[in-house]
Amino acid sequence: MQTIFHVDGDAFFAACEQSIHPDWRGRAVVTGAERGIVSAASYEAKARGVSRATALWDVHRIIPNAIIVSSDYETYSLFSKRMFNIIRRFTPEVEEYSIDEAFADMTGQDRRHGCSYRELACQMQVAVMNELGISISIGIGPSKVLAKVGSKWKKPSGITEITIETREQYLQALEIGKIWGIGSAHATRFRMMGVRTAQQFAAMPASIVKQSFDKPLKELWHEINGSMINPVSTSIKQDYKSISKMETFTPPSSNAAYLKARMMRNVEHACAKARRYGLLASGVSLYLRKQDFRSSYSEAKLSVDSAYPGEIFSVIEELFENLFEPWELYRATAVTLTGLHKMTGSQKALFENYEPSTKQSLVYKSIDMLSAKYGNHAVMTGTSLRLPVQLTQQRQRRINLPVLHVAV
DNA sequence: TCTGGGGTCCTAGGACCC
DNA sequence: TCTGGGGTCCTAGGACCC
Repeated sequence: MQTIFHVDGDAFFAACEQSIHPDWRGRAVVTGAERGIVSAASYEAKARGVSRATALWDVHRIIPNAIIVSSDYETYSLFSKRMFNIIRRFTPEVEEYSIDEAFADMTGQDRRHGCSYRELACQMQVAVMNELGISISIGIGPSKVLAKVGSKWKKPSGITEITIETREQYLQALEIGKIWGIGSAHATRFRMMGVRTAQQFAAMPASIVKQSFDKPLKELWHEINGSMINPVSTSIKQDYKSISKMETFTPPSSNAAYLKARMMRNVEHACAKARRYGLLASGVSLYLRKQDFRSSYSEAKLSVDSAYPGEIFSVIEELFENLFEPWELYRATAVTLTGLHKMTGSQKALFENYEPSTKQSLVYKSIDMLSAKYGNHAVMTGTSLRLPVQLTQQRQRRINLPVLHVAV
C-alpha cells in the first residue's frame, strides 16, 4: 500500500505577496490586475465573498481598500521551487505538479523518520511556514486522487488523512463534479445517470465501469477506490510535447492582414520558446476563436522540422486560408508547435545545410541574442509591423529601447 | 463568471494500404 | 457489381488540468 501526500499552497499567489509585504498580512490581497479578474485571493478577501474569477471592479466595490496587484509569476516560481525543496527533505519522490502543488510518495518514510505520516505532514507545514511564510494544506491517501481529495478537505493549514477504510465519509460529501479529473461534461453525464456524489461513482460495480467508461474514467475509478494507477513521477519537466501562444485582442476583427499579423506574433513567440529549449517542431496547428467563442482549428505537418518563423508561417497561412471566413469576427488567434523533439547534433547539421534555414538560423541566432539582452520583443518581423502603432510604442516604453526591424 | 493563457491525453472516423 | 478483413496513420475535436 502506497502513501501519497498532496501538498497544496493556500491561496498561493496572494500568500506569496503577503509574505513579501508583511504589512499586507491580515488584509484583503488579490492578484490578477493584469487580466481584470481575480487569479488568487487571500483568505481575508475570500471571507468577504471574493473568489477566483471575480471581476476586479466587483472586488473594488465589495472591498474598497483591497490590495490589487498583478501576478508576478517569476517571484511565485521562486517560492514554488523552495517549497518543493523543503518537501524533498522528507522524500526524494516528489512530483512538481503545478506552481503551487506537489505530490510526494511518502511510502515507508514513517519508519525511516520514526513518526507517523500525520506528524511528518505537520513538520512539513512548520518548515514551509518558518522558511517561506506561507501555509500549505496536505492530503494523505493511498492514491493521488484520494490525497487530492484530502488536501482540499480542510483549508487553510489542513492535514487530512484518507484511507481505504475511511474513504466513504469523504466521498459521500464530495459532489461528483468536484473530483479531480471530472469536468463539467462528465459531471453532467453522471448526473443524468443519477450519480451525484463521488461515493456513488466509487461504488459502481467494476463490470459496469469496465463497459461504460473510457480509459481516464476507468483509471479514476480505481484511484478513488484506493488503488494507485498513476504513480508519482519525479522526472522534472524540461521539454514540451507542444508549445502554444495565443493572444486575445480587442476589438475583434475580420481583417485578414491584421489576423495574419497576430498569427505571426504567435509564431515568433512560440518559435523563440522552442529554440530556448532546443526543440524542433514537426507540425503546427492554428486555432481561431470567433467573437461568440465558437472556434475553428486545423493542423498540418511541416515538410522540414523547424523552429523558425519564416518556414512555419507559410504553413500557418495555408491553414488560415482554409479556416478563415471573412464574414466572421475573430477575437483571438493561437498557434501551437506540435511533435516537438530535441534538436540533435545530426539534425542540427542537416538543418543548417538546408539552404533557407541557414539564413534563418543565422538571423534568428542574432535575434535570440538581442532578445536575451534587451527583452523578448526588441525584435519583430515585418508582418508584425501591421499591428496598430500603439502596441509597438507600448513595447518601446516598456523595454525603453528603439524597436529593431529585421527583414527575414 | 460572458470568458486569459498554456498545457496533456484520448478517441472517432476517414484515408490509404495490403 | 456489391463486395472481405485488417492494420496504421492522420485529422479533428473533446475533455480535462492549472
